[in-house]
Amino acid sequence: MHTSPDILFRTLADPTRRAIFEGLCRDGEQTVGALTARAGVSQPAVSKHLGVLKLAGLVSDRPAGRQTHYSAQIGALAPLMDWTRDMAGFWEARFDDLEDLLKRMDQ
Amino acid sequence: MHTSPDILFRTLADPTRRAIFEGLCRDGEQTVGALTARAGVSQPAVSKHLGVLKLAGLVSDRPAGRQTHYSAQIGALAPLMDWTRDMAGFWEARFDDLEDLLKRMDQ
DNA sequence: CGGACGTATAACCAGCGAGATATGGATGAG
DNA sequence: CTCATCCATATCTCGCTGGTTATACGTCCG
Repeated sequence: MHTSPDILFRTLADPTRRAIFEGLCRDGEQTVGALTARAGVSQPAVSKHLGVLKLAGLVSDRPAGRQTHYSAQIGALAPLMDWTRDMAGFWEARFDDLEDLLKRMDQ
Repeated sequence: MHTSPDILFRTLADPTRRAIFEGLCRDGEQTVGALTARAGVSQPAVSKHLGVLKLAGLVSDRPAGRQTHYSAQIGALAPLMDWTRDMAGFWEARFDDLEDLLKRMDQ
């Protein structure tokens, strides 16, 4: 289930939220409390960010008793990579066209 | 001159602005007027978006008489690709650590 | 059972940013 | 020279969102 690049860009645009995601990528599964300790914002703010990340498919939660463990879903970044590759692809395609044109003009 | 991922994410988070950038990637250099015709917003809005894109290093302008031609700077996307690769890299590193641990436990 | 702990939700507020309109400034056409 | 055209800037408004505090809900412990 791939999220649109639009949602991904919007979700990752906020520095606090992206830092939370980066933390989960670097250090793996963490509880809300652990994430809050490093986030520099209040616990409700962290919970809200995690909610947004979850909606974007970038994290998944694992409730365990009274704490919730979150972990990154690295696959969710695929549309981002695709988009970037597409942009570079368009670029090169036009470059190739230019090369062809120059080649034809050369004859 | 590489722009920080932060600026890139924030710049590309807006759909209108990203659409303008995509148009420049797909179809190459275009004037403000041509971009405005497709953007669905007013000309000043397009000019402002182009200003933001330029600040992020994603586009360059080429003034020619009374019209300005803009074109995409595809290289500016490099930090984005790097960031994505890093995230996937952390993911795999932790995966490898887990494999090592399991291997050692197996002995 | 009661109280402490961990997390989520509610309600509210402030700032930012994307949009519009109006205008200025430069250039090309007639 | 005059006027139309193209773009950029100024100014304002309004909606969204990220932050806070307060509170509710569920869970572990004594």
